[in-house]
This record gives sequence, structure tokens and C-alpha cells, in this order.
Amino acid sequence: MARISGSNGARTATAIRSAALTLIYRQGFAAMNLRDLAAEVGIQPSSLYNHITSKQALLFDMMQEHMATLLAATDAALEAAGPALMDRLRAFIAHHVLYHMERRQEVYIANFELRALDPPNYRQIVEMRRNYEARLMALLEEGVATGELEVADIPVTTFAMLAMLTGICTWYRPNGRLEKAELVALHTELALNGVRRRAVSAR
Amino acid sequence: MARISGSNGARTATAIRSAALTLIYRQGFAAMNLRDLAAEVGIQPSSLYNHITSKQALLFDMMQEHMATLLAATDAALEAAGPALMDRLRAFIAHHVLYHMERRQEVYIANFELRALDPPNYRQIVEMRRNYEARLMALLEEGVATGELEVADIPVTTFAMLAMLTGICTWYRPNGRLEKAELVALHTELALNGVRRRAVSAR
Amino acid sequence: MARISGSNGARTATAIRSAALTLIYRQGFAAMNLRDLAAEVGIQPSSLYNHITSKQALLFDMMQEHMATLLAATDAALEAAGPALMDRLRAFIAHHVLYHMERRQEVYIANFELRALDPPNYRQIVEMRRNYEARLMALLEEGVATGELEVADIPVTTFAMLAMLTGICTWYRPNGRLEKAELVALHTELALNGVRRRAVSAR
Amino acid sequence: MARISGSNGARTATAIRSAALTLIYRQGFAAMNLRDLAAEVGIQPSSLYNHITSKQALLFDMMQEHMATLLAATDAALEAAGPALMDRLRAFIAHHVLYHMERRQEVYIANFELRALDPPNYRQIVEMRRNYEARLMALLEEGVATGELEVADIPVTTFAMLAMLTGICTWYRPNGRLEKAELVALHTELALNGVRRRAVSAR
DNA sequence: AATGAATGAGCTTTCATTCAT
DNA sequence: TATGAATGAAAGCTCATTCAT
Repeated sequence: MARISGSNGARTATAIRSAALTLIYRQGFAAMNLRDLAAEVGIQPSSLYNHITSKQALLFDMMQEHMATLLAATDAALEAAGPALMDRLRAFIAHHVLYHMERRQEVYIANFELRALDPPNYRQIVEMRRNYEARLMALLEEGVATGELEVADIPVTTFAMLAMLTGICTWYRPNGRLEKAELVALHTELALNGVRRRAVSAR
Repeated sequence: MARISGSNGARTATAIRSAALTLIYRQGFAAMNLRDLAAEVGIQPSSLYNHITSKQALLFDMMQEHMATLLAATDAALEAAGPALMDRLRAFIAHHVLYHMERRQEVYIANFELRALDPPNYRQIVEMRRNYEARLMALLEEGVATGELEVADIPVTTFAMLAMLTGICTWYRPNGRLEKAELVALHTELALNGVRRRAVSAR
Repeated sequence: MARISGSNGARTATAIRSAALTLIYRQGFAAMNLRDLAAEVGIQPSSLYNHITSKQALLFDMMQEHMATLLAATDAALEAAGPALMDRLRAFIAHHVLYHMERRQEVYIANFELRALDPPNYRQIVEMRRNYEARLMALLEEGVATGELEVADIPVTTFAMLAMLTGICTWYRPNGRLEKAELVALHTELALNGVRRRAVSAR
Repeated sequence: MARISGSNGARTATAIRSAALTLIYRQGFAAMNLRDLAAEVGIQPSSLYNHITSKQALLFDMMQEHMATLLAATDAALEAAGPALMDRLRAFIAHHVLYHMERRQEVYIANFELRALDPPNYRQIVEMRRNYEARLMALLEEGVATGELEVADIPVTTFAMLAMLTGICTWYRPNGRLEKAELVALHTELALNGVRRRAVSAR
């Protein structure tokens, strides 16, 4: 009977997404149940359906929104970096690391709950991921073409770099030992060292 | 559905683990159900319990076995590499990459199903993981001490390197474009480039 | 979905009854849900409650209205038939068949959704049905008394005749092979043949 | 915990069908819920699924079994009646009425829950019904051909006769005023009077 | 070692209904 | 009069697990 006074549709919808983010991140999509989600939001399970179509649709919407945001933010960062290839590569890496610290839950879910998607939803999100990876692959290709980079195998290197730079979302905690800026700098160097043209290749 | 003909006890137990490996890898532990597992093995769900204690125990046993094998195999590889630091570091990387290609399902599960473990089981597996990470961290420390390596932050670099080298288990497919040996070589160079002492550090 | 444009209150109430008629006829009362009903009317489910008290009350009102109309129309038809018993019997049959073709949805619902009524509502509708059946039973009794009819068992014959004459509402479709008048004539003969006094009873 | 001692799969399956028969007859398929069904049988709702595939499948199986039995029993009765048309027609009617008294629940469900069937199931049962109706229609056609019967419209008469003879399943109660044999005789006469060749046709 | 039948807890989702706006 | 958001009860069904055979 106790209604949330001033309860508001948009606010509830936001609260659902926010709570789902935490719960899916912590327990996984399959292990999260809608009772717990509703309890976290402070509503009854049935009330969720005023705001979502289904559990599956909730996951898909969250992923799609996240991927769209990531793509747009990445493009904005690349745009802002200016024309120089190395500047754009650094911008991509820095943006990726920062984003993966600040939105580590969304990122983690988008990476590891793909298998929970229905086939049509799966195809759509995978396509968006491919677009994102293509941004980095294009930069590496460009760098190799200009001679600024030295990359033995572009696809493998793209995946390896992304895996390294994405790994941070599995262990980063705010208020940890290092500042975000330091982590960005560290990862940028690690990544660039792997692809920068080298005068001599030491054993 | 009966996949195992003339199955006896031990063979059934093996078949269960093998089927569970695939199913958990594909769908995740929470999403896998024992009906499907039993069907894959060709027995009735209730018969599983002649071979496992519980779904949770099955996961734990598989993880523990995997981690023990990984640790032992790693130590053997380090032993075989001889005394030189760089040889041992290369041996660790090569072994890690190879192992993560050949046993990518076990590895993936051990990395991403930790949250599905009961607290006591969780603690035990996390401890084994820490031991594994410690092998690499020790090598980096030693390399920094001897001056053969140049590492800005040892823990972060350890995590980043492991993330990069582990990433292969998310996309590697047998019969892909590149041979295992090529992938090992590529990853070794990428990883070492990130930590090798550099004469001059170019922009 | 909005089927009613420029709907006002009374028109909405009518639209609800009309949509409910079709939906209950097609799916049954228990299987009909108010979401679908509202959608058919072009309003939100909650808006239904400006026009109905409850799902149960909607059913009861519809049934009661139908039974009252049927009884009144039947009495009018009997009145118009004049004093002769056979004329009145023919009038009853003809009216019944016609009514069961023209309002076959109302009739079907009144016959087969009795069990969906709450006990007090049930009693009320069953009483009206009994009154209706009593009209025919009285005619048969009268015909037997005058010797114009020959009926082995009046209650059983009443039920059997009504079942036969009502059956048409389960298969009649407008624009079918036969005209309404033909169907009325056919059924009248079939029914009368069963009760008319016979000179000799052939094997 | 209290297990039914000597519990037995086949017995439970039978009990489920038997309880479902009563519940569906009384409340309708949509209004029956599996919790009540299980309670009636004395098992837990989840245990139902050791014996049925789904609620829909339960309904379909029951209907199909019923229709198959009805068709076979009808054919046996016609066979036993000998070659004479009127004997076979009487046999059909008598068997129909008897069957509709003795299995009035199955019959009622098969007649009035068709709409609850999924489209593929619906088609299958409707086809069986059509076969049954065809038995009577063929008899009427034959009788018209031999001149023993006088039927204004064979399809309409078939439906009307079946409606009349089927109606008994809506009101018959064992231990009622009349014996089964009497009811069979009454209905036989009512039905035959409608189709028998008449020397003169009175007003 | 394997199974069929049972279980109790729990799942996502639907439902009729309420109520402040 | 209409609605969006909420509700509590209940729905059909799934799940891991048990246990007598």
C-alpha cells in the first residue's frame, strides 16, 4: 500500500536500469532474478513490466544503449584528437581505458553477457562491437601504412591490445592505489610499446 | 542423445565433465541446467548424482583441477627453461598462450565463473589464481631488479599482460588463419615489447 | 488500435460491450483478458473501469440484458401469433431459431459461460433461463392436453428440442448456403415432426 | 516428504487425466489451473510434468484419445447393426446417446474446448469431428437414396440431429428420473420422426 | 550405476484491479 | 473520462535434488 510518493515513471525506469547494471555485473544475467531486481528498486516484481518488455529486452536495451554511447564517445574523442595518426591512436587508447574504468559495469556486461542474448539481439550487438574494433584496426592499418607503426599481424594485434586495455574493467576499483590518469598513462605506454616502430629489434 | 555406448562408471564421469565444460563455456554456469547436461551425456538427470555431489561441486572440482594442472604445467615449463630470466619469462608467456589456446574452455570458465562459486570455494580458487599471477609478477620483479626489464608499475603491468595474453581464449579457434606457434610468437613479442628495457623512449 | 474515433462515454461503454461479446464468444470468458478487450476498444485497461465494475459484472450485465431481451422478444412473438396453440408453437420455434442466428454470440455466451458466473449471479441467470424453457414446456403441455401434440416425455422433449434449435448458433454463418428463412423452415419442420400427433406409428 | 507408498507412474498419469476431466468439465480449460489439478491428484504441481508435456498437450491428448475411442466405438456399433439402413441409423443414434450419457464429460470438453486448442491441435481434432459427423451424414444420404428417409436438407439436418442428441450431455445426471434405456428410446424416436418418410405431410 | 517419479523452491510473466493525476 | 504506474495474487513451468527400485 505504501506508494512511493511522487513516484515517477521515468525515474523508476532509470532506477531499474541502474539496479540491473549492478546486479548483472555482480551475479551475471542468468543468475539475476527479477524479484531481486524489483526489491532493489523498491517496487513489486510485476511493476517492472510497466517499464520493461521482458528480462531479455532489458538486457538488450542496456547493451545497445551502452554500445551506441561508446561508439559516439569514441568518435568524438577521435575527432577532437586532430589529424595526426599517433594523436588519434593515443586518444583512442586513453578514451578506451578511461571509459572502461568509469563504466566498467556496462563494459563488463557488454563483453561477457553476449551469450545471454537471443540470436537476433546477439547479431545486432555483435555488429556494433565489430564497428568499435574496426576503429582501432583502422588506426593500426593507417600507422603501418605511414610507417609510424610496426605490427606483425593487424587483426591479432587489435584483439590483443583490446584485451589488454579492456582487462582493467575486471579489477579497477575507484579509490585504488593509482589515479585514473596514471592508469591511462601506464596502459597507453604498454600498448604503444607493442606497436611502435623500433629502430632495432633486440632479442 | 545417448552419446556414450558401453559406458561404464569412470567413462560416464569423464563424459559429464567434458559435456559440462562445453555447456558452461557456451552458456555460462547459471544458464546451464542439469537436464541439458544429462541429455548431452546420454543419461537421466538423476543419474548425474552417481558422479557428482551437486552442480556447485561439479563447477568447483572442474575449476580446482584446472588450476592445479595450470600451476603444475607452468612450473614445469619454468623449470625446463633454465636459469636465465628472459628465458623463463619467454617460457611463461609461451606456455600461457599455448595453454590458453589448447584449453580455452577451462580457462574461460576459471576466469569468468568465479562469481558462481560458493564463498568457501571462491576463496580457494582465488587463492590459486593469485599464486599463478604471482609467478609472472615475480618474473617482472626479478627482471626489473636485474635491469633487463623496464616496468613502470609491476602489479598493473602484470594484470595488463595477463589480460592481453588471456584474451586469446575468447576468440581463438582451431584451424584459424594462423598456426599456434605464430600466435605464440606474436603475443610474446607484443608482451615483451611492453616491458623490455628501452635504450631511448621515443614519443 | 484505436477503433473508436471521437468516442464519448456512452459510445465507449457500447464499444466495450460489443468488443467483449466478440472476444468472449471466440475465446471464452476465462480466456479473455481485459488488456485485449481494452486494446480492441482502443483505450487503456484502467480506463475500462470507468464503464464497468469488474470483469465479472461485465459478464453478468451482458447476460442479464440478453436474457431480458430474449424473454421480452419471445413474449412479444407469442402474443403476435394469436390464440391457436400450433401457431404459438410455430412462432416460438421460428423466433428462437431466428434469434439464435441473429444474436448467436450473445446466445452462445449465455449458454456456455454460466459456469463463469459468481454464485449469486449464476442463480439469477439460471432462473431467467428456466423461465425461457418454461415457455416451451408450457406449449408442449398445452398441445398434449388438447391432443394436438404427442410427446412421450415433456421435460426431456423440451430439452432435446431446445438443444436442436439452439445448435444453430454454433455453426450458422451469415452469407451461408441457405437463407435465414429456409433455415427457420427446416428447423420448424424437424422440431414439429418430433412432437406432432401421428395417426400410426411406423417402425 | 510423505510419499505415496507404492506410487506408480501409470496410476498417477491416469489420475491426472481423470481429475483433469472433472475440473475442465466443471470450470473450463482456461479456468482450470494446474495447482488445483495437482492438489486433486494429491501431488505437487511440478510433479505433473513427469506425466504431461504442458497444459495444452494434456487437453489435446485427452481430446484425441476421446475422439479416437468415439470413432472406433461408433464403427463397431454400426458393424454390429447389420446391413439394413434403418438398423444402422438406429444403432448410430442409440450409441451416440448412450455414449453421450456415459462419457458426458469427455464429450462436453471435446465439443466446447475446441477453441482452447493451439491451431495445429485444433485442426487435428476438428478433422476427427468431421469424420464423425460424416458417419451420420452418410446414413441420411443412403436413406434418402433408398427412399426410407425424407430429408429436406442433409447437412442442416445432420447438424440439427447431432445438436439434439448431443444436448443430453449438458443436463443428464446418473440416477435421474429416467433410465438410460428410456432416454435412448425417447431420443431415437424424436430423431427418427424428423427424418422418416411420411405418407402425408400434415400442416 | 541408472532410473522414474517425486519434491519444494523458485522462475518470468500475466492478470484484474486501484488510484493519483 | 482517461491514463500511467503501481499492486498482490496467481499463473504455467523449470530447476536442482532426492530416493526407492
